[in-house]
Amino acid sequence: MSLPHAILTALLEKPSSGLELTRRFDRSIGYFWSATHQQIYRELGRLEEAGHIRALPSPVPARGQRKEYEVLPAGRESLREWVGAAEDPKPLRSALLLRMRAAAVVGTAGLRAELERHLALHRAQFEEYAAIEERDFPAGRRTAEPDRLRHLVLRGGIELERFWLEWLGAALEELGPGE
Amino acid sequence: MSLPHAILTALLEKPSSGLELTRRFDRSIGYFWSATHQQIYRELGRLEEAGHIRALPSPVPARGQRKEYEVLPAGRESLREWVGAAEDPKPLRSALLLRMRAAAVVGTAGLRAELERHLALHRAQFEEYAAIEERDFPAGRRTAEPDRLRHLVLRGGIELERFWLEWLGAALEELGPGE
DNA sequence: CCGAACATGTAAGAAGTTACATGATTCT
DNA sequence: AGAATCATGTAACTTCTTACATGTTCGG
Repeated sequence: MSLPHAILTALLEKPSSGLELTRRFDRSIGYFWSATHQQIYRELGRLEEAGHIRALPSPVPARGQRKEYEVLPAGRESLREWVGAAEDPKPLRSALLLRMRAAAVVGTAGLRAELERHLALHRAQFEEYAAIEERDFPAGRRTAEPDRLRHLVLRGGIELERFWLEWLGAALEELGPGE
Repeated sequence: MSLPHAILTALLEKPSSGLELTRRFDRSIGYFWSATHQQIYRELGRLEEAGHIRALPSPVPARGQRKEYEVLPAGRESLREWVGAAEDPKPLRSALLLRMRAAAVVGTAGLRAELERHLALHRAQFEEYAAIEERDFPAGRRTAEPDRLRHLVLRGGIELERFWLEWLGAALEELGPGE
């Protein structure tokens, strides 16, 4: 039940059309809750139906016509409740850890290259985050609470990538010099 | 496409019935790929259909009757291919990070208690992992490759929990002494 | 023989993914 | 007018979740 709240958050940060939301889910919000445009349009329909958002009045509400949405009070309230609600963390699901365990049983053929590929992907993501941090949260500047919270979220992303870099490094070392 | 491979791995480690698998997915394998008994029975059916596993001959193959499965060569081969296949990491999805970002917009009411609850859950998981490590991989003992790989997987789980403990600690500090 | 635990399943629906369809606008 | 891009949507399918259904075995 996170997607509607992700959309509400994005729309509160800035009213947008479905396509704009899709683009923002390819960066920013999408860094910790991804969604495709199909999911987003479907969910926009549901949120409007539920009275949590509304389409801004537009001259021609037709297909192919841009439709911009804004959050209604009921939507903001729903989001506020969700922030403090009790919701257990989902159990971890990592295909890579699983594959490592499978490798313990059927052998490590091909695994080394795959780990190196993942290492490169995580390195790129890490650097992207680091660049955002440098741009938006430069060291030594005092920031207001909303910004401090957003920085905290970004730090989470950064440290998770650091975790993967370290784990992949250890795994490659464990596998030895290779094929 | 990870669940069938998770099941193949578990069955190679030890042939089991559906219920036994379910129990093992509540610990062990389930620490990084969770599944319910409904998913497991359905997938066992598909794997059998595909000729990747087979039910051990039993006198009475009826409903309510225990059915034990073992992996066939085709299943082992499929697992071996998967270990080295190219499969991108799934983008991160964390409802907690998302909620933190929502809190930056609608306020942090109730968030502190929720973060403390998560902290306790992650602390418990961390300690469970640490106990397993101490039991199965005591320091200073030389182990064979399969065990070293399994240890690597466990280290991944441990370090991920450590990440959450640290991030939650930082978040609570950021939120200040409370409500 | 009754209840608890064991064991395997069915059904319905929500969430997520992939492929495709359609209309509007803008640039050449 | 045609092509590219913007923009919204449908359809079909897979996966995951939640609730329920049914039969077996074993201890008291």
